[in-house]
Amino acid sequence: MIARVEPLTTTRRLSGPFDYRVEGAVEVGALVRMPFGHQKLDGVVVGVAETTDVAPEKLVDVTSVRGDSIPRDLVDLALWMAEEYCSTPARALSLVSPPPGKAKTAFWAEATGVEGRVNASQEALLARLPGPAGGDLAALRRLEKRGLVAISSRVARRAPRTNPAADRLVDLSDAQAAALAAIEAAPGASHLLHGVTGSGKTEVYLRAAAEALERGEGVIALVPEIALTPQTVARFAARFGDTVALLHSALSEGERYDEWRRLRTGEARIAVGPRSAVFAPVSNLGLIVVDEEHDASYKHEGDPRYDARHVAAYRAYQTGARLLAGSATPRPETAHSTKRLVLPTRVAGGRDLPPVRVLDMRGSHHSLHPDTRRALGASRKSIVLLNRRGWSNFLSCKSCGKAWECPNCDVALVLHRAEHALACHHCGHRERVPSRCDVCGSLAVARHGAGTERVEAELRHALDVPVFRLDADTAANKDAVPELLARFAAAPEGLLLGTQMVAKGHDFPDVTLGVVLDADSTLRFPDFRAEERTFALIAQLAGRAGRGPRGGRVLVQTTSPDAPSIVAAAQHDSDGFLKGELERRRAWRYPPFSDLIRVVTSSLDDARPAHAAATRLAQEIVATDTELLGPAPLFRLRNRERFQLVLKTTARAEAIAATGAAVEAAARDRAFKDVNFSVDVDPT
DNA sequence: AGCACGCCGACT
DNA sequence: GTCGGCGTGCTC
Repeated sequence: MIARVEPLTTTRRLSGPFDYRVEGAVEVGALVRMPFGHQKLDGVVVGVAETTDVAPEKLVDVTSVRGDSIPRDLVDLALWMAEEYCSTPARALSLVSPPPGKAKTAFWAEATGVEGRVNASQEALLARLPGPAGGDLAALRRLEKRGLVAISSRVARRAPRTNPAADRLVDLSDAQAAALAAIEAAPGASHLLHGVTGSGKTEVYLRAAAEALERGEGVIALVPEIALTPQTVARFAARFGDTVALLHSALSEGERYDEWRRLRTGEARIAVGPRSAVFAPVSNLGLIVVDEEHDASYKHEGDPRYDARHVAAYRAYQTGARLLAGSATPRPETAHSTKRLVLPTRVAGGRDLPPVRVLDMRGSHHSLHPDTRRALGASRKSIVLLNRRGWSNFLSCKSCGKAWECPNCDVALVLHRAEHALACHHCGHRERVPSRCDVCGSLAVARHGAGTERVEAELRHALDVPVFRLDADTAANKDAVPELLARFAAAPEGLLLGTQMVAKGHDFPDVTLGVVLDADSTLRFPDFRAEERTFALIAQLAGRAGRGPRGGRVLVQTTSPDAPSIVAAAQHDSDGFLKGELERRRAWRYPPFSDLIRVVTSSLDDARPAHAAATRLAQEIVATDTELLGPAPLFRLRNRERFQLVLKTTARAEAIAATGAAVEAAARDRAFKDVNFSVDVDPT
């Protein structure tokens, strides 16, 4: 038998699949090890055949076939992804491959039923069987010798510990019931569940999942980073118990493998996890849930640069599963393309959304508006959002004007005062804080801008409440995040200050004030999603404040009080914002009224190879109804000079194919051997 | 990607 | 004379 095998390497310069002989039968999805040139590689069988065009003297046997295999629909999904994201089959296949861990075996003991004289401790031991031998192995071995016990080796599960939450099966509101009915009535359809924080989206997910299980179908539930959204995960675990496999980054290799295996065998039927869980080996898939569908973490930044929401939609289409996305602030493209189910109000016991006040910061030189300061002083518990880490985001010499920049990237270094360091937020470069200017020798260094570290110090000075800071610096240790959040939750009064992490799914009922400092930080990005991101950030924070009986309010500091996103967010006008944003997108022919493809070339130190490659691509990529912009230089990053091409197209498939072919040809060309290529379809 | 083959300079 | 630089080509 001939197996068509895709070798798992990362190079773009190799075009498979390659044919191998196999003893016996294999199926698509089998994982093999085989000789490849002068090395041995792992590979995935992507096709089987009786015959081959390969010359008999070149044809060799695979070395071995692994016990685990990839389900066929996931092989098809990977091959589709390789094309859709202008990547390679091997890179896409490694995403759907089982994790690298191995099964663990442990001794398992069972009573044989043979009677015999036993002492009290032996009797207690027999009473707990069947079960794992554990520390009693020696004692059990003695009983085994006498034929009272049988000991065998079996696969043991390394169970990831979860926080057991009390499950509360609540009655559905009319809107929830209507949403569930619409989902149930339409197999294979996609729906967008649009409802504010606290409107009961999770209960609808859980009911839809329960219905799928009833039909014998499997479920995938995608959530943003689990460390930041423990509540949704806990509710799935509480309602469905061991049927749930949790796939998150804190799992050990062994745990990850065991959870994959439980799904593969059908022992677990629900996969809950972040974007990579879209590749969970769930058979007979009936439902894919995408919680917080606006969340940026669904976009993968490695190669292939897949979008888990887009992959989920394809997987649902491929398997006939229902797709259910949910958000308080859905993306305009989702609202445009997907049937919307609205959950209008917070469910019983919840409060109306808190009032939002916009504070005009034009002409102000302080990080806090006087009203903000007053409100923080009066509030027992508050959340303050500032999307900028560090103390000052830019240092310059007061005498000659020299600015401190990263030696590897064309960006300003950020002052981190506690560590006495200047840090680059792009490459991780660090250096000591300068005491004098190295150009003119001046001792006067100006610090511009305020980040979370500096505002923390200001708030500690101005207010008499404990300040809890949550940003990438204080969250460097993953375990620190839940601990810090728990301390804030338990504190009778306090202030949670941080980057956008603080606006994610935590539920603090006693928070009565939310503040956004510098709401335009997201608006200043030269990006067509700037408005959407700003709206989402304010709305998410509003959802966090005033969830308890005392209500709450939100203050938004900005120098752009008239920006549509800020005006709409202040009025909780999600529909109005979506309508206006879609009109703007239509006028500018941005998604969903076109598709974008971004190609970046880069080369180490010398810009010429990257520029030459980008120029070649610009000439070679030709597609109908496609506008090509660039090559445009990007700022230097990690010592790499970069150039960018952007395609704006209404002929998506053709443009993707043309880009893929041009990039593949250029990557194979020896003239561009020092150039890295990166293609981003649907960049965010 | 790896890895070998092959053709040129500088060292025991 | 040989050791080793990396340019070039191949992998079923």
